[in-house]
Amino acid sequence: MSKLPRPTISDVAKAAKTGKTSVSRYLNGEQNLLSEDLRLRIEHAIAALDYRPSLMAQGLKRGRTRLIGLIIADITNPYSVNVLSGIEAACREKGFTPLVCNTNNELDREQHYLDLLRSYQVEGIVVNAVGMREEALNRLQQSALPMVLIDRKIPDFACDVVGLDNTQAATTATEHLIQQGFEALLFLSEPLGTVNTRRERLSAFRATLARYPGVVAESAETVLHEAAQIDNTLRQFHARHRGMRKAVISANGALTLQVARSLKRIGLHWGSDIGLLGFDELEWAELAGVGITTLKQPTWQIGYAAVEQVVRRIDGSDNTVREQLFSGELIVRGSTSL
Amino acid sequence: MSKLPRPTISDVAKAAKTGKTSVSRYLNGEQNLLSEDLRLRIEHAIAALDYRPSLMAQGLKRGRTRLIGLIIADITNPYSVNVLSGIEAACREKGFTPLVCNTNNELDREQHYLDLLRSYQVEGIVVNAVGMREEALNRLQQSALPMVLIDRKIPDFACDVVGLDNTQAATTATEHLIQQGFEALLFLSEPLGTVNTRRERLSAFRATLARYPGVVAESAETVLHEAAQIDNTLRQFHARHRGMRKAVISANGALTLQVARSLKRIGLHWGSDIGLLGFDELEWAELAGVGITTLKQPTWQIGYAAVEQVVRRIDGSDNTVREQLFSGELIVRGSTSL
DNA sequence: CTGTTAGCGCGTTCAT
DNA sequence: ATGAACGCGCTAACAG
Repeated sequence: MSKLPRPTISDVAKAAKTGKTSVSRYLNGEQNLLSEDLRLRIEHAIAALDYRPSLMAQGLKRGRTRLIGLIIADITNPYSVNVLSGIEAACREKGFTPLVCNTNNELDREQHYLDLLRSYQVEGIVVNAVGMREEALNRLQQSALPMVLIDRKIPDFACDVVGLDNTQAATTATEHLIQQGFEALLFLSEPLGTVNTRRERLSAFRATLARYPGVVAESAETVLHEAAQIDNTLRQFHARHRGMRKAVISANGALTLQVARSLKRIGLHWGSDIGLLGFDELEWAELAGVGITTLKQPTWQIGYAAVEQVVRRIDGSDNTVREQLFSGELIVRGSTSL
Repeated sequence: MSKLPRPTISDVAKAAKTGKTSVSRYLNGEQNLLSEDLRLRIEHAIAALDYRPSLMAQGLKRGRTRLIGLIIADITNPYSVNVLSGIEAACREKGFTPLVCNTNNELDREQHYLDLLRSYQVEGIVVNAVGMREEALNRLQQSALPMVLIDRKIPDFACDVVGLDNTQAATTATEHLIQQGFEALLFLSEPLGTVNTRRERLSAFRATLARYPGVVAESAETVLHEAAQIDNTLRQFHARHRGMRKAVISANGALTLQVARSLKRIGLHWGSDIGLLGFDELEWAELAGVGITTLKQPTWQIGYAAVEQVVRRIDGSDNTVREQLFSGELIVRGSTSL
């Protein structure tokens, strides 16, 4: 039960009565250059010793590792894990292996993981910025590695991005509410800062409503975990428009959860007292009261496309900065039909 | 914009006009053995070159990597990501780095990742078996690495486990329902197979009810995504006990979601028509109708304890097989108060 | 206090 | 068709 050292390529060579070169050749697909006899001996030796080449040594030798680093700010976010599926699928197809790092939105951990990934010679990184704090995202420019961002851009920094077509999505959402006959709309978001996704969604919301002068357009920012702030915002919005049909658009899934909790606290029912529409699909959307209308992102495709792009860069087959946008899909439920 | 090679320790040594040994010493905390002058030169050179030691080379040289592999069957499961937080916190404290691998419940991917982790010389692995298929779990015995299981055991294989005290939890849940005056209870689970957690929960359920002869005890197995099957099971259970107060216990969070959907489909309201209690806390539990009573697992602590245990093994400071069980906490909501 | 040297496991010339 | 020898970047003796 003592932990014996892993067998090395030399052990295999010895067991197969040959040199390491031949074993190395065997491993790298140059099997046709080997005699039938030798090949079998090697095959046998490998199986007998349960030998696996050390990726450490391999990576050290040749420069490439076929590793792609993943930086995720908040793995608790359902959006992120869904994107992850697409990422993994693509990695697999392209012959890469993803290294998942969850920074938990802490700056020092991001730095730590970034160093780690570089130390492991990852050939590129995919940054899932959903839920990521601005500062964390901004610091990312440093890494001179092939990098592609998911969801959000770094201001003033040309970099590949793949994410939602925010304008299309917000327009679709807003028009749906108008069609449903809502007369006052509140766009609720986390602090806009320089976060392009939030700003774009809000802009499209405003642009759309500019075409419908009869409808009241409001917007507000709130911190995610300030329950009281959300309560007040919603309560006041509701009070300000007594007698009108009003609805709230929540700018992302995490916020939608908080909004729903808030409405419950202050005793407002979505679908009857107030309309509710949230960005990002939620597995429980149909179960919450009369159901919550959502704008679903094609998360899997987004993840897949991100890897495709980073691989293009790694291969050097494309050097133009790309911005790849996917359309959202409105899923109508009870919360938007008064 | 050509990708220049990363600076090596030799580059640093050259820039600091010294040998690599001193640089190596500088990096490994033996700074007190260096002259003030030299130390500053090295420090300067490192900063100037933005040098990071190659973990590949380091790992190759000394046998240890301070890496812990994580195998997760289904990262989509909220339980898993919550456990992940505890794991990462513990890793950080102990000076390890977690390598997260999501197998998506596919056998070949598990094999792939297992090989990968071993190739990277991870010093131990933590297997989050929540949602893992039995076959996948069973194959895990092979790896002769320090390993600790989360949530579920491998039948007939002595291995560290950390998870829920299923007996305590199921007993608590069952007694709660009895106290609430329910007269017929259905324990609903995914196929029991040899999965100890499911069997233990069911056993405790039965054992508890054995002490209350007046209460009807039933149990059923169902496949997670067979909607029709769940519908039938619930409908028949409801029909079978007309006029009685009845409740369903769902054996895990993923199933609770399906049960709630099913009840909605067949038009039964939890809290009024039927009671509902689910293992695993859900972020949306309070929002679904009158709220769903859950049995919350201390996920963070479970993850943390798992790493503690694997580290103990790595350090060789403990060789006894441990089974560490944590108590669940009942969170009462509307679904269990008729 | 500091530098020289010998491998860690592997891929890769370069000879045979 | 096969093997010997060198070096990837680093640490750990071992000198000095």
